Amino acid sequence: MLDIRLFREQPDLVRTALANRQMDPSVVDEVIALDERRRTLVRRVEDLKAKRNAASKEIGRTKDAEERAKKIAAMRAVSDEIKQLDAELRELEARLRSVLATIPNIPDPRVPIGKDENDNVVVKQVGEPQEFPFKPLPHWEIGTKLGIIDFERGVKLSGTRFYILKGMGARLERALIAWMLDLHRSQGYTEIYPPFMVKEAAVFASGQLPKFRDNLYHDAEEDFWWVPTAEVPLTAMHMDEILEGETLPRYYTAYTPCFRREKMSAGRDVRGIKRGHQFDKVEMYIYSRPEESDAALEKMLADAEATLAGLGLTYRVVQLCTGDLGFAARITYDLEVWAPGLGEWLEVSSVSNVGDFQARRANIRYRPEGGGKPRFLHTLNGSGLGLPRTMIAVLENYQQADGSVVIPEALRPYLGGAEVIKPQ
RNA sequence: GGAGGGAUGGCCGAGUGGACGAAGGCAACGGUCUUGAAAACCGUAGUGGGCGCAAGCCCACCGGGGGUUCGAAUCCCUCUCCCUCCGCCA
Repeated sequence: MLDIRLFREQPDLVRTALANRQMDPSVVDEVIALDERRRTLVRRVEDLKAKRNAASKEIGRTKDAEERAKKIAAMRAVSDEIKQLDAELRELEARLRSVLATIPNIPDPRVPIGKDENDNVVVKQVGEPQEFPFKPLPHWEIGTKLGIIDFERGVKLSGTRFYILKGMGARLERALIAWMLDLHRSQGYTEIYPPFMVKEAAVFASGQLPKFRDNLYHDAEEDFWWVPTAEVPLTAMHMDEILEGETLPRYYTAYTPCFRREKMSAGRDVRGIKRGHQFDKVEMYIYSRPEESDAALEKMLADAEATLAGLGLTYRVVQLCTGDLGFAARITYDLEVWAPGLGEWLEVSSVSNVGDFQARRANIRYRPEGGGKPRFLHTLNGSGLGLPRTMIAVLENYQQADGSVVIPEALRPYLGGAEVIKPQ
């Protein structure tokens, strides 16, 4: 949610931001008009209320019955008008809120301007795509041959985009999760185990609603929404709170499954485990003072990179351009890992500073050290990492000519010391 | 799922239609006293919004939303959450 004052004081800033995001800037005028009408109404209704409050106090003091009746009669009309204006105001504010809720964050000035993902900028690359003495297989072939991924039974259970991990496949998934959580813990993050279903207000707070309603699963009878990312509970857990300044920055990490309908990607990436309706992810999240959020972004990016480096994988850092930036983000770096079997770079992490955008929606503030007015804080989120694509990278990069897969050293302690996955 | 009881400021807690933004206590902050501290005493204190250069004035907020009334913390409806008992259950 953007500060309404931006629309009053710097409307062109918002218009430019929307244009850079390839969106129609005309909503800005709608917001300004609604805001002006709102303020006019507020003034009128508050004047009337002040009048009514004064008169009511007087009525309370008036002893004479006839005098009293007269005053009450006079106030009845005022009260009716207030009622009517209040209703009008309520409706107006609801409309203003709902329009505001659909407007994305303003990109950081450092974000390159561009149309779509083709204009993203590769910031750096670590490692080189590995040369194989044989033709590297895609992970679905490796996984099926090893007997650790069972697509047919996943589909039998739940339909397309589902699969079963079995034996060393399931254990590898669990090892990756545990290793990542331990890594982030050592980087200073506090581990959180949140609910996987949350209220609508929680999904709104992080900005997934109302815009991405079609991509979310929710219970038909009750107010339960399946989390599409741990970012949702990690944002909403501090909803409506004022945090003490000295407790910032706060670093959190959480593992959750993520549930997405993928309506917008219908027909894309249906092969393998690249894009499922349910996938695991380990997330990092930071609550920071505004002046420290730039530094927090650097730290989070480095922490995410450490996972890929720790697994010995080749990756690159890509800065998203304005046209490809997520709804809530101000600035985002994607981490892409090389998958030799697929022959492509896979997005495994997205690290963003959203500024005070989510904090405004979720009403999360902090009280500066030494007192003073509560201020909105900044939040940052980053995957560290998405599990299926990390799994793809591990399987495809560590595959051997004989069909086995060598287990990255970092994960071996989590797998009883096993060094290689052989057909089972 | 059934029956009952609750939700008031940072915390505890009073308040069942009229000077209540809310008694009292604790905690906090400032001050007086003191060599210093404690105690005691005095004082200040919430959030959001509107108007204003500002001082300040006004409006709203007693779990959320709606209603009754000239006037609601107080009455009515509704939702959420918490507690107790019963039932069911991994």
